[in-house]
Amino acid sequence: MNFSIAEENYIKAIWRLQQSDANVTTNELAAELQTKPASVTDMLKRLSEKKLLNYAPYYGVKLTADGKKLALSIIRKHRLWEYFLVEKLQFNWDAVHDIAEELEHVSSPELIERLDAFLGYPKADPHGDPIPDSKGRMTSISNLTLQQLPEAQPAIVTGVGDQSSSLLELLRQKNIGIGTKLEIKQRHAFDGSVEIKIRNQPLINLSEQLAKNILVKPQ
Amino acid sequence: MNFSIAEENYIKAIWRLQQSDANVTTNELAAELQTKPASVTDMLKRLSEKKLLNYAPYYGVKLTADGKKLALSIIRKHRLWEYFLVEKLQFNWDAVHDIAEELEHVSSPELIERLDAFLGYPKADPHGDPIPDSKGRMTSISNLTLQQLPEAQPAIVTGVGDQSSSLLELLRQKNIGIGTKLEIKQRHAFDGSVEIKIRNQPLINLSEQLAKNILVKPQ
DNA sequence: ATTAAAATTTAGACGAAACTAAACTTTTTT
DNA sequence: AAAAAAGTTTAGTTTCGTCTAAATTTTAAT
Repeated sequence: MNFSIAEENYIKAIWRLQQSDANVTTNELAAELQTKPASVTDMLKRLSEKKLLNYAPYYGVKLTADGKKLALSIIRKHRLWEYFLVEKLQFNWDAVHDIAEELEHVSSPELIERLDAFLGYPKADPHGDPIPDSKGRMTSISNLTLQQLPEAQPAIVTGVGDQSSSLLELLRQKNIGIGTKLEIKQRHAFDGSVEIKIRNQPLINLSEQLAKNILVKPQ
Repeated sequence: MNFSIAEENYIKAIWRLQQSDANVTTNELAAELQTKPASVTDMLKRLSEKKLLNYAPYYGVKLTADGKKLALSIIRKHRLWEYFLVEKLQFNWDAVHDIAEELEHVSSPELIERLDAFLGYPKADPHGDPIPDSKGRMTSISNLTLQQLPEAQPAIVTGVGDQSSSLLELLRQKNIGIGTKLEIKQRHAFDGSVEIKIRNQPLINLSEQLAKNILVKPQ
């Protein structure tokens, strides 16, 4: 079975929303895909015909096993291409998302298997998100945020909360990336901001909003 | 200006046909693109609106300067991706055309510049076709075929007549590729076939049809 | 338990890119 | 130069993915 770019984008968006929200609604999807609710309804009917999801009018939508499989194969392609763009073509991590959005729709399965081998079977993309294997299996990712980390507990950055370029650019400027070791020196009750220490660097202050969007693994 | 995949494919096909045929006709295009003449007429009107070509009803079509520029940028992308697929991902040269057909429509100009640098600014794709530079400049390729090569004149293979997988597979099987050194030992008047010698290998016979589709440069 | 508000779907339309069948031009043949 | 053949365009549909406006259903509020 072969799917259009629009169809693949819907499946991917539904998968993403399904992670936090068991039942995905028409309006959520319209917002996520920058389109109108009426368009979403149309497409949901088509995808339901194709057995990629179960659609209950007025009550939202859920991916079938086939739908999940497709979603994971697209996510695999997206994240492998992101890894390629950063590791081989030297792109900054905040510049690769849009390009990978296009590359992920190239359909050859052999291309992806060879790309995976060429890259050395990476486990995670440049933002720390895990890369599903060819069977769709994926190791789940740390869900402790920097904000939740206890004071004086050394930790390593494993991911980010979202892929917005405003967030990624800010982190790059502050010299924080995947693998950065840090610890919280002080927490300010007033605004929830934290003072963190990175090896060899002066203390820096991160807002609560930012700390919530940095995923860490205690060491 | 941004163009659809269908539009880009038309421009590319017109460019290709324009190489041999000054004026490209509706029927030729329909055959090349595996579509119907009526569909071609529709698209030619649209592309003419967009100033990519000059369209004279009933008399055929010619690319404008803008159209040529676009064609060369697509060809550049196609050939760089083919080079990547063969050199980095170890694909056989007869397996890369279809994948590159998809990759060539990914739009980021920065991606292509970085890919070019990553690959070491290659001059030709795996079939020996020259890769246009970012300005659209392209060194023209040898147009002497093996069939035209004098007997006992050593030469090096620089390209192939077309990209059909039947041709490429045959050449691969006979151990002939870009860069192969060979010379003609004997020419058979009866069927136009030639006996060629490749270093350290026994004589092999190539049909006239095949010899016409191998491009060579005398040494 | 009505009513008001929010969310969702239906109906009807549109542009892109394709198609078939019919009409029209150009070219070739006689 | 007229007729036949070949090539091309026009007219009218189709499918995909989108839209707006109107109708409907669900949820929240009084």
